[in-house]
Amino acid sequence: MRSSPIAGTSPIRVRIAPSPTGPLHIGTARTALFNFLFARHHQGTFILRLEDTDQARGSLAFEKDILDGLHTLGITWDEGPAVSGEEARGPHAPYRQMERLPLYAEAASDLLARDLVYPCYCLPDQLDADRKLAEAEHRPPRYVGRCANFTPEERKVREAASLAAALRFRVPENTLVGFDDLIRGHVEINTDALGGDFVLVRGDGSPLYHFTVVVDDVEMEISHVIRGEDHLSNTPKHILLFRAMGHEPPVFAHLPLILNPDRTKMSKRKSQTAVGDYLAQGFIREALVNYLALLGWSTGSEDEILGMDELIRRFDLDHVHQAGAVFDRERLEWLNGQWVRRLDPDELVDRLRPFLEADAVAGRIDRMPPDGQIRALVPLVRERLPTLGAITDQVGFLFVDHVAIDPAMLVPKRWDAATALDGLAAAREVIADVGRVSFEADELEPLLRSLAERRGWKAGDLFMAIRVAVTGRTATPPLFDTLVALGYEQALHRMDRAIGVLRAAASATAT
RNA sequence: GCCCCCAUCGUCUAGAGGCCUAGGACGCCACCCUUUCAAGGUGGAGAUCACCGGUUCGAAUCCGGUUGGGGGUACCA
Repeated sequence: MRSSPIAGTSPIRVRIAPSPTGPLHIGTARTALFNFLFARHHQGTFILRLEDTDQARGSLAFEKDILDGLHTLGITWDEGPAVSGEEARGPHAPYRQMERLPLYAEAASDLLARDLVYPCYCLPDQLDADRKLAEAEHRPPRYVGRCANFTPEERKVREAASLAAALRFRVPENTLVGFDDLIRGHVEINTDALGGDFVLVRGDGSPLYHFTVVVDDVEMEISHVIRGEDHLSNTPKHILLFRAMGHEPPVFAHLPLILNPDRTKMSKRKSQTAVGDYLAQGFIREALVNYLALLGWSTGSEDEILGMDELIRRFDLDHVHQAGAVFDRERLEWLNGQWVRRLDPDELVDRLRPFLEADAVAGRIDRMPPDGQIRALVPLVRERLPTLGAITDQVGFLFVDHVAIDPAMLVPKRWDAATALDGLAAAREVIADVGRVSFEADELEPLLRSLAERRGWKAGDLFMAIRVAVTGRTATPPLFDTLVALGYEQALHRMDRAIGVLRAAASATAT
């Protein structure tokens, strides 16, 4: 039973609230995308809030990775934190939780004044012992409430002993908390399953996730919380807090999880999870966005190549799935190829350049081709790039000073070494002749074909020998275009070298 | 353990009681195209709709149970 996608009449405000404890995760990107699409589709507001209260694990480098990654994917926010000189955007600034501490302190003292929350002096060791005991007795772990009913005097004694007090929220007993999830339908959880009174503020005064998320969602007037299903069981805690603070909870929508191949929650251990890594390998943003949108959502039709505008136009929450989806890299690669082929040629040059530059720096190629040369290669490579990073794999041989040639590969299956030598020498002369006038694919092909015909060779065999001679490989873009891309001088030079290699190998076997 | 969620080809999915002899896509296999590799085209294999029971003239679709899987259960987010 699903409620209408948009409950109430208040303006739509959604958020992505990443925690900078790691690089931008595929799952975070997908959640961000769904929130973004939902906001854009309904002319709502999309907010980025940094949940950086875990100072031990968080870092600025991760924060930058997350922001940059979202930006690269085209997931832009209407309200968000100050970044690198730029001021925070939006009426609810700041958007970084560590800069919002006074808000949490204020909310906490209010709850404390109303006795909805109480100081807890339990030590971590005690809590651990409680948990272990519960486990041994096969009881669900739950806070025993040791500090729940101290008198003011009892508290004073502990404070005098300068015991650090965490703040715990009083969870009502045996109460059903229900909500209508836009994706799951009606969900009901008994408060007894919540593990007892939970901590809102650490002993050192720093606020915890369950607390900050609610304070901020209230203050930022979030209308819809669209997040991963891993938060479903936590939702009653949040609802209790919303009510304690005198607010109706927002509408919830819990997305299915993205899964490892073994169907567990996608994790770094078992999958590549960093968006940056996919980008670095040459998956392009259009493909990533298209793929992520289709993980757990569908148009309801059979269309699947969808750009951002199209996604915004068609996105809705009621076509979101309930079951988790395995991340399938092969399908991503296919989609990436689809989008690479759709790129404007000049745009493709721009996107290819950084990959070639990186490979030049890494020494995988000896020189960086000028833009004109990359542009000329576009028709040859665009159908052969599952990722942009594959460019050097495809045509790197054009930009190296020496290609390593395996003499065995120079001899096609139907040929022997002598034929190969003969064929390469004859082809060398044909190529040399053509080049004296002009060096065009259209001219090379018929002449080399007729050479093969005259000598009774299969054209494919001759072409393969030449291919290996000039590229060192058996799989390349079309041969004649490749020869032209190589240039007359270089093509002849490589033919001569290959002939030399073959001769040397032949005499070595002879002796 | 307890609580919650989920369940259609290997994978992503279409499917809102008769349109389903369960459709599409990725991957796989063949063939066509072809100088190799791709791309493209055509075709194929691949799902007793997890299982059992019910409701109904009729169920992949509704209900109940079972099984299986996942998530949550922190002074992490």
